[in-house]
Formats: sequence, C-alpha cells, structure tokens
Amino acid sequence: MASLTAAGTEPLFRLLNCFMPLDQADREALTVLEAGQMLSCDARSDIAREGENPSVVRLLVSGWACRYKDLPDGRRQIVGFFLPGDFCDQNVYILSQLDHSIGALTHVRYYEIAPHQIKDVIDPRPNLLRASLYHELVSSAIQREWLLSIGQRSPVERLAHLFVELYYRLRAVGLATGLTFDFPLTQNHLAEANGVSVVHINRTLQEMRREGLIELSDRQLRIIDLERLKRVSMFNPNYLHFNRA
Amino acid sequence: MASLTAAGTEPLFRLLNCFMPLDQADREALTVLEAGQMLSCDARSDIAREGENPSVVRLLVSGWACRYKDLPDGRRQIVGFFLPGDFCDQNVYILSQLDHSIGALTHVRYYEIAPHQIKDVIDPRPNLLRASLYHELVSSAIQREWLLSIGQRSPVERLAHLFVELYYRLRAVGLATGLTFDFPLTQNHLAEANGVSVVHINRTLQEMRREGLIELSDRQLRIIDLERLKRVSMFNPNYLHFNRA
DNA sequence: CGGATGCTTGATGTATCTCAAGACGTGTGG
DNA sequence: CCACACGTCTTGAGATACATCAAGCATCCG
Repeated sequence: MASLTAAGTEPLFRLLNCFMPLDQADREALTVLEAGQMLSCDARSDIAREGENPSVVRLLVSGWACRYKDLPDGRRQIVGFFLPGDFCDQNVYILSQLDHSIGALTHVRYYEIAPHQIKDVIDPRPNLLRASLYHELVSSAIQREWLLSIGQRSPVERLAHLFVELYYRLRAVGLATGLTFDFPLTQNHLAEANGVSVVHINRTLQEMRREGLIELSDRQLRIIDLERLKRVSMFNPNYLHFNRA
Repeated sequence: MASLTAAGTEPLFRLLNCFMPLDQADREALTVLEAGQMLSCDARSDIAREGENPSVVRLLVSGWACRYKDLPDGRRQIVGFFLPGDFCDQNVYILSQLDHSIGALTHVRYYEIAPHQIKDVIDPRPNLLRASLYHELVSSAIQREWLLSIGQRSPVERLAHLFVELYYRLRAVGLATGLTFDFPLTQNHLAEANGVSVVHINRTLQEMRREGLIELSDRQLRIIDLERLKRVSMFNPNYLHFNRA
C-alpha cells in the first residue's frame, strides 16, 4: 500500500474526500488502481497531443501538468492545470479525437488506466462514484471561473485568484500545509494561462510583491496575506465545491 | 407528437443525432420527455441564480439563453450560450449549490425535468446514452475553446470564431438552413461574452462589415464569406465533435 | 566553454477602455 | 395621443493599460 505522502492513489483519495466523506474501505479500493501502468514524462514534453485518439485515463501522481490549446500561428493558451490526484479527463476516451493537448510542466509521474478498470473500482462504491462525478463537474466549474477571470479580472486580480485557487487545490491533496509551498510555474506559464504577455506578468508580480501580497522565487510561493489576496481577486470558493475542506 | 420544426424534443434529437446515428425509436423515446413541465421566461430575466440548489434539469426548447458569472462589483461574464436542444447542465443537480447563473436572452421556453426521468429515457438506449455523454463533453470543450479565444484571439478573431461556432450549432438543430439566420444577441451580449467593451464590439463589427465578412442588423446575421470567417478566426471544428454534421 | 531557460528592465507604440452624448425605435402610462 | 423611459446602436475625445521589441544578466548543464 502506498505511503500517506503524495504517492500512489493517496492524493486522489484526499481530493475525492473533499467532496464526499470517504472511509478506509474507499481508500483501499482506490489502491487497486495502483496495479495500472506507471509512466513518467519530463518537463516541457507532451503527455498527449491534440488529434490523438485517447483510449486511457491518466491519473497524475506527482508533478504538475497542464491542458492547453494552440493556434496554427503558435499562440498558445493554457486552459487548466493538473495537480497530483487529478484525473486528466475521466471521460474523454469516449471521443474519437482529442481537441487539446496535455503537457508536463515539471517532471511528472502518472498512471495510465483502462476506462473499465476505473469503472470497476469506482462504480460499486456510491460515495466514490459520487465524488468522482463531483471531480468532473468541478473541473468544468474551474474552466468557467477562468473564463470569468480572463474576461473580466485585471491582471493583478487574475494572478491573485489563480494563486488562491491553486493554494486551495494543493492543500486539498496535502501539498500545501502552510502558506508557503512548492510552485513550479514559470512566468511564462503564468502568462500563457492568463492571456497576458510575459513582460506584463513580470511587472504584475513585482507590483504584488511590493504590495506585500506574495513572495515568489526559486519555485516557491509564499502567500503573505491570504485574506487580502482573496479580497483583491474577489475569490468565492463555491466553484470548487469542497464541501469538507 | 411534436412537429418537426423547432418544437418539443426535436432540436435535442437533431443535436444528439450529430454525435451518434440515432433512429426513429430513439426519436420517439425522447418525446417522452415532453410530458415534463414546460415553462417560459422573458428576455432579460434569470432562469436560475448562483447559490440556488438545483434539483431539475432544463431542456431549452425555443429562444436563446446564456450561462454567466458575475463579480460583486457588477462585472459580468457570459461563459456560454444555450440554444434550443441544449440541456442546461445535465449533471449539476448533483451539486448542492449552483456556481453560476442562467439567464434568458430572448423569450425562452424550456422543460424542467426530474433527473431520474432523463435517466429512464436515455440510459436504456445505448446510442442515446453515448450521444448525451458527447453533449456533456462538448459543452466542456466549447468552454475550453472560449478560453483560447478570450486569452489569445483578437477581438475580430473572437467575434468571427463565435459567429462560426453559433452557425454550426444552429445548423445542427435546424435553426440555420442558409447563411442568413436569426441572431438575437445584442452588442452588449457580445461584449459580455468576449470580454471586450460594448464600444469596442461596435467598432469591431463595423470593421467586419467593411471587410465584407458579415452583415448584422435587425437581429439577423448574414455570413457573407464563411470560408474567410473560418480562416480569420482559425476555426477548427474538431472541438464540436459533430461526427456527422 | 556555449547553449538553454528563466527573470528583469527600458523605450515605444497602439489597442482598448472610459466617459459622454446623441439618435432611433418601442412600449407604456397619463 | 402624446410624453417619456428604456434599450440599443453609434460616434468622438482623451487617457492608459498592455503588447512588442530588444537587450542584459543569472543559473544550470552538457
């Protein structure tokens, strides 16, 4: 069985446990998925490419990844981040063609699992089933919140909002215990996720540091004033649907 | 049984039929949903508000609606449009709290259906089941494409892309037979969906008219040059997953 | 040592916002 | 039936937030 810290299916268990109260039997049921094939992938390489025919479900175990879309002329938009414990699209294997790509932002490790295996594990247990449905719905809700951010929030607000969101999600899977935590995104990633140029991200970050909101260096983020960060970004946690944070 | 034009469950049938080949028996199965309660709602009023506890699934029958999110200070972002035949969130009734609102853009008519009724109709028929899963996945894919649009495309490109998307979707449900069709969105709606000010939308539209791309007046959109519109916006229809357009 | 990768800064241009006003059509109540 | 409010589209003027281009520096690594 996996150790309790950031290995195997433990992050997934912790995440699902935020949606529905799970018990030890649920936890053990999930470990069955650890029989699947564990793969790994280097930073800056793709886990899946647009146009492929997906046939497996991927469960991120360690490292950060992202979903992105690109245009023929090279512009690229990150449309979501994957953290340990996240399924990369539980149901997309149904589609015949992937409409986006998945890229590794750091070195990542993940399971590739056959769809029926997931069903075998999850479907018989009502709470797991419900929690995994939540997971799916929340992924979609996060996309909507990003649309609100990119469409309406200013760059400072956008970054503040993103930092708080990632803080909540990392905490859920046990990767942020305090207000300082590993944060491997480069300014380039932040730019691609927020629809702003790198130069502007750089200046926006400086402003936020000057304001005493955050510190960010050496791949570590320190949230100095969480409440102000939430106020600035008008953060409303309801979209994450963590009933039991 | 409903007439074939834009009434009852016919738009839904047509939409699902774009994902999987359906037969007459599937069509008739869907009409069972017409036993549900038909409601209507005036333009500019809300069908559902953020914070509510959703317990029904809504199927849009006629008119246009949108999903939107707003910030405490009044800013608002439209994150999706609903056309006849669309389910407003097949699965959200699972969540205890709605994280967004649904607003009517025109006078709309819709069914309110109990979740179990939908399951009763859809689950026993494999093609219906698969098609409705597609519907869900495509809604999510559209959100991703919008993120790409708002984050990376210029206002002209964004509008062009939106016009093509809506043309495809309207055609799928039989509401656009030629390149001229009813288009009830105001410039304000376009602004709120694209994260641009109304003034700028106005000027962007003028530019597009000048360029001979479209005509738009009196709630009618005329696509003058579809191919150029697609080229300008770098439109790739793969995200709609209309296998059988 | 040379080449990636990432962060930072300055200078310049422009796309887009904001504010403000007017015109038009439509429905409504006095 | 008129007066008025309201929603929508349009235009102008001015301010500014942001992109772009370009360069320099640090770190890491083969």
